[in-house]
Amino acid sequence: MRKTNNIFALVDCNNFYVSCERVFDRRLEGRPVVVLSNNDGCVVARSNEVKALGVKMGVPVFQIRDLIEKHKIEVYSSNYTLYGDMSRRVMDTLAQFAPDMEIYSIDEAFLELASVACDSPDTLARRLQATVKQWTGIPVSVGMARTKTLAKLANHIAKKSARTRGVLNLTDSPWLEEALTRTSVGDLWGVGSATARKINKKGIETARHLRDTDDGWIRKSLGVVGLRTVYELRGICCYGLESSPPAQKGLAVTRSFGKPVESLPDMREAVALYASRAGAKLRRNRQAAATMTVFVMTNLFQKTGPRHFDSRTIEFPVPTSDTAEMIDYALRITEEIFRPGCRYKKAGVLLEGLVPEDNVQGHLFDPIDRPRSRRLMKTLDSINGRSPLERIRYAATGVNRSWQTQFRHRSPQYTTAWHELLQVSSG
DNA sequence: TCTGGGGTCCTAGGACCC
DNA sequence: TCTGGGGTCCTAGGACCC
Repeated sequence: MRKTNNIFALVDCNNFYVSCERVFDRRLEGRPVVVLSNNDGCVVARSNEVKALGVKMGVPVFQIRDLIEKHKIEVYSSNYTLYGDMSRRVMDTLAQFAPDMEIYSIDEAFLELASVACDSPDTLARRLQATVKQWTGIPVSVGMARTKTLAKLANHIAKKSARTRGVLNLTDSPWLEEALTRTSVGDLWGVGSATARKINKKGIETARHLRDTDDGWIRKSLGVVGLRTVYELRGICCYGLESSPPAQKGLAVTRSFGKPVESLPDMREAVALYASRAGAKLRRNRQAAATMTVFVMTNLFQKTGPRHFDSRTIEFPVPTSDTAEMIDYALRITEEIFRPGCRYKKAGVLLEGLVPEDNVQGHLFDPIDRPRSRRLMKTLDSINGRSPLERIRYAATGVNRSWQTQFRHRSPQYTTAWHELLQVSSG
């Protein structure tokens, strides 16, 4: 940990999911738009017009029904196939500007600019912003600083302050002090609501005040994580660029049901489907899992009726990525934990102890013919591709799927399905 | 009356992120 | 009536051992 000459740029897509929808429907420009979470449950993306109406991130849709009606807010279900594809296009564009890049999330990337030959980081950022807009249609903001935490902070201000036109460089900047003064601790990267409360209780409100607080109290009350954040505010780099992310450790497929599941056959279908999706993800990562957990739960918000949560974890005889084997174990667990008379709201399959696929230790009494299973899975995956529409699937995953998660306002898969391509007509 | 101490490993749960 | 999903890391505390 030391002061360095890094220049971190955080590039963040503005209201990403909303912007994706706008690219393909110009009618949405300037209008209030929200995108909902799975099952059309919560608001997960808001256009500026909606933010101005005071709609908070994560609110349940049913709480803002009146507002939607009154302001004619356009409502979209989430379309992850579309957003994932748009994300890839944005990232590909960014990669042309800086060789050292970390894709931090679906809509954010850190770039290292100190090693990039250019007139100034600011000019580069402007050019990058314009190029991404031109090539993908997505508006982005750029924050630059000596550490990732400060770059995040810069980006936050760039987004909110019209004067910046979406680019703010706080590298050795006279504005840094003011930026820190204007930022509340709760808006810092790494400071969530619990930590913010703790800090506020001590009488500290601003990022600047937090930066100037003594290490002893920080370490004792906020742990090493808090201390790192404070160092980063001082310009001491604790988080480097992770251009090649370490292998994933766990993986999950969990979903809320479109309507409550009350029968064991329905629950078996759902869990089998989640297990098969988990298997496909696992193989895409070229990994195998040592353990599997299955859980079922009723609605936690529900006051009446029986409440039930249960889960079981099993260890596979040999780490596996075989869908049939995973479904088999998943169903056994389901039989064990399912309780008749409960209205289940959600279930999930979690895989842990992930190891590289070709690194699996064999087992003398392994009941499964591994080479054969590998070939079968490979064939299955090549037929199904990455499409969420599974052409070939296990019968156990159901046909009607009456319990399936709802998406009542989904936009077309403009970029990934031939039959849903945007049509352009003249005249 | 007075009941060690310190190390390691593992796990569950909390906090955070988007 | 209606409240998402998928990750990471850290820490406290228990089990176990000598």
